[in-house]
Amino acid sequence: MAEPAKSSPLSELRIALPSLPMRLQEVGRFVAANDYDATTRSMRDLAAEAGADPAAFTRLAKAIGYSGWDELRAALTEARRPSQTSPFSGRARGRRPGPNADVALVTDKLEAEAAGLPRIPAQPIAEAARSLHEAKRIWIAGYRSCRSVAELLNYELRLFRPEQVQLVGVSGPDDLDLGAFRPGEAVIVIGFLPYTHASVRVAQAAHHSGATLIAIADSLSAPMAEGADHVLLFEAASSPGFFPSLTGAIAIAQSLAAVTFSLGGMAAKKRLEHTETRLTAASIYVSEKG
Amino acid sequence: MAEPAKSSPLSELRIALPSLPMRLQEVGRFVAANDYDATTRSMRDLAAEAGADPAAFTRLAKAIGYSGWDELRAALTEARRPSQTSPFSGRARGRRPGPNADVALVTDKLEAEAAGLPRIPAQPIAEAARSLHEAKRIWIAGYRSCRSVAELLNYELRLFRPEQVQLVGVSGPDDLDLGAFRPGEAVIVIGFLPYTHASVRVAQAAHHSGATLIAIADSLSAPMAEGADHVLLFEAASSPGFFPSLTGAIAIAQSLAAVTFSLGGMAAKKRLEHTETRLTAASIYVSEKG
DNA sequence: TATTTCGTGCAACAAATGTTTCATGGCCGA
DNA sequence: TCGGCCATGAAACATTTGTTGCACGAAATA
Repeated sequence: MAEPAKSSPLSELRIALPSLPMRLQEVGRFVAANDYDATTRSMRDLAAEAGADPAAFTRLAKAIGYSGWDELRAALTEARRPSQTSPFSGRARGRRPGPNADVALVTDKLEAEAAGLPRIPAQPIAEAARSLHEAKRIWIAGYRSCRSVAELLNYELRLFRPEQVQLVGVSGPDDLDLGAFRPGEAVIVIGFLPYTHASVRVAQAAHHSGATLIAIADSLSAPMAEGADHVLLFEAASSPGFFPSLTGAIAIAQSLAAVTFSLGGMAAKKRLEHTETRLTAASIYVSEKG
Repeated sequence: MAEPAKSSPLSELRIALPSLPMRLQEVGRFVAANDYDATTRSMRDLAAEAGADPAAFTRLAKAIGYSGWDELRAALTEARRPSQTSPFSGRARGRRPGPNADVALVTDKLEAEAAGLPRIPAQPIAEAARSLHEAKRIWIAGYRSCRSVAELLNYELRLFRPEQVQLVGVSGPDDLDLGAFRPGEAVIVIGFLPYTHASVRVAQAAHHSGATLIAIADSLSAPMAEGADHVLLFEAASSPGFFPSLTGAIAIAQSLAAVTFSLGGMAAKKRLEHTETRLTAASIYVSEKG
């Protein structure tokens, strides 16, 4: 039986806890229960809140093998670092060719993408949807691989707001549209590394025009996220494969459309029904029966 | 002009960023890109890593409306506090009013889609990829909302097999292409309920021509799955929202492209590199900068 | 061109931080 | 009961922190 994982400073703490003096136990439990505050706030601050002496924190750190509170805090900070760049299922890298290798690749990819979806922040999407709801007009821009996301978003939004949604560059060169952005309108730009010049130009034009800029990107530091009113993040690199994953971006786009639709209330619903009956009448779809 | 959502200090930062002096922009971008370190490490530490003056951080904070760096950091710290995620885990569907309803909708949707991905059968994807690998030519068809999936697949496959991949209907009416299907070629049709007549027609033409038919659909009984050599299933209706989910279809498309690429071996890799250098030379992308 | 404004780095400053020392008080063994 | 031990809190310590005043230089203004 191996040690119960020395990896985490928190587990070291829990292990050593019972053999510590009473006051140090108290402080130790406090740290374990509030490890986020432990990494961000100051020692004296914590002491005040825990009702203990500041020195107790230093002593605690030394008692479990650190040189001082600073070092313990640093360990906790590293343990909490989000950019842990998920060491996904391990395999798949140096995988030798074999009959199941392809299946394994698919499985890994799907798992990794599934894991990435819940990490997408929901709040910004809801806020962005509100902006879309209030926008007089909605522009959508995405290039190269992101074009598919842009078109999906365009398609879904047009189902219930046909006249107010438009892809950038459909009715002529992009530059024509860039000058048409107005305050009160919303511009959605989708992109991830490597970023295309075209998408950055759209974002800048949107920002300068005073329109609301919504960026769907893989990083807060993406150039099209600069000056954006809303940034919706997804993980493009999280999944194995030769190409960044667009699953997250698609999921965001669909959520955005769904919330915007829900904000539209009865009017949006009426509009959608109208569109659907029209499509049915044109017999675009195969009749459902069977 | 209305305030663009004061929700996150990071969004305030991004909004103000473009109108800031150059050095402050640098520092601001650094903070946005390393917000975790910004909350945990000291100002001087960050300054050293960013290659900037410590004072720049204080000035940045003041420039975007805070009394100083301490206050900005405190705001960032609160924004990152993990407890934000917990209150929603208990999903209450009946909660209609309130600003959190939208967030709950997004969270539910993302969770549902994440749950759907691992249920996608991997084996058929790997087999279909082998067919693609052997195909002399690859046709892709998808209409309405599925067009986005078709275009993504087309884009990714063309990265390493440019001359052999083509969207149905790009160079004239669909019917022209339907007569061009040949044995030894592969045709991918994407569709889910309600099925468009166009996609069914492509599938039938493919089947009659003797080409390999790959259907990406939501059901085995989908009309375009009839007579298909490979059927790749995904769950379109699994997630809440007014519109069926395409996340699964996108994930399948990307996996398909990834495995096909992997089967292509060195030749595909060379081809991809060649394409990439060509794109870089045309300065399509923003240079990564340092 | 002369003048002002503004952005920027440097260095000194006061406040706050983590640590250490010291005095106190309770506990157990002689 | 006495003497040593250890846990504990308070205060003093050296460092480090965030901040601010100042000087220099570039860009804008007249």
